Amino acid sequence: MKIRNDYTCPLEIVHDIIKGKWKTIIIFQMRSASVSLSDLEKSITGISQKMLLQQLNELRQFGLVDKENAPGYPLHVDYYLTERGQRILKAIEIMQEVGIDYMVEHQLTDILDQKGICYRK
Amino acid sequence: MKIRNDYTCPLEIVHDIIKGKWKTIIIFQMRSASVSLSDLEKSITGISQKMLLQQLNELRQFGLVDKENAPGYPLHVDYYLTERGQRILKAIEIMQEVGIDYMVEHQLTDILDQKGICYRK
DNA sequence: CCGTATCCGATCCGATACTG
DNA sequence: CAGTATCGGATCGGATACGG
Repeated sequence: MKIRNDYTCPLEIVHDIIKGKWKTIIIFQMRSASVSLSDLEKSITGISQKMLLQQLNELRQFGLVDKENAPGYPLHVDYYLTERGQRILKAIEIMQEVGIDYMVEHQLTDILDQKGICYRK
Repeated sequence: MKIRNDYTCPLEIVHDIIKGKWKTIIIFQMRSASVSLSDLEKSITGISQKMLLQQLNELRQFGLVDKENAPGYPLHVDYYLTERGQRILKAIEIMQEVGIDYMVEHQLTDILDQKGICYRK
């Protein structure tokens, strides 16, 4: 992804930052600890390795995510949220609540039960 | 847009809710009052009427926005955020701060000055 | 002022195969 | 385990024209 420099408002950047099918989910999965690529791949249902890598790289370009190569073999890379990434995470957590709200309203709570996500009403 | 019912996690819904080039901006522009279509069109640089309508309708499907036809002539329709829309707005405001942060870091503050958006550092 | 329809290029993303 | 490359269908969004 080519980084632009002709943005006309801050939310235009935000769109570039979080656009794509998987970005919010990826960020959310990094909420509590740094993770390896394969950990992420396992925890996100339906994502392909290609998309995972691609979107992680875009998140890195915007400074939300960083990575660090652990020494030794087999190869191991830790991905983690930067301070900026953690700020976006706050927003994502709020939006997730709205998503849950929507699922409750539309009787889609099976998945919530299944994943052990709590909700009320 | 066809509403799905096979979501596998709340953030998948969130993605459907806010995806598209203009959704976050539209929601943000409705933050303080209900607005007419033409007001929105004027306040959002670069948007076409088609996209504005389309994305407003999607927001309505997800229950973030509602509209009300004002009586009288010429026709006038008020669009406004629902309670759910206002919750998403909270998230968008946080993300906007991150966008501003990014602009400051990349010396893109001209637009901020121009729009009278305040920032520090 | 409000809303819908069509055409068409640009972009996204899934599948798949391959390298270190 | 980590990462790159390509191909093709689906979707997105801009331009434009038209109707209530």
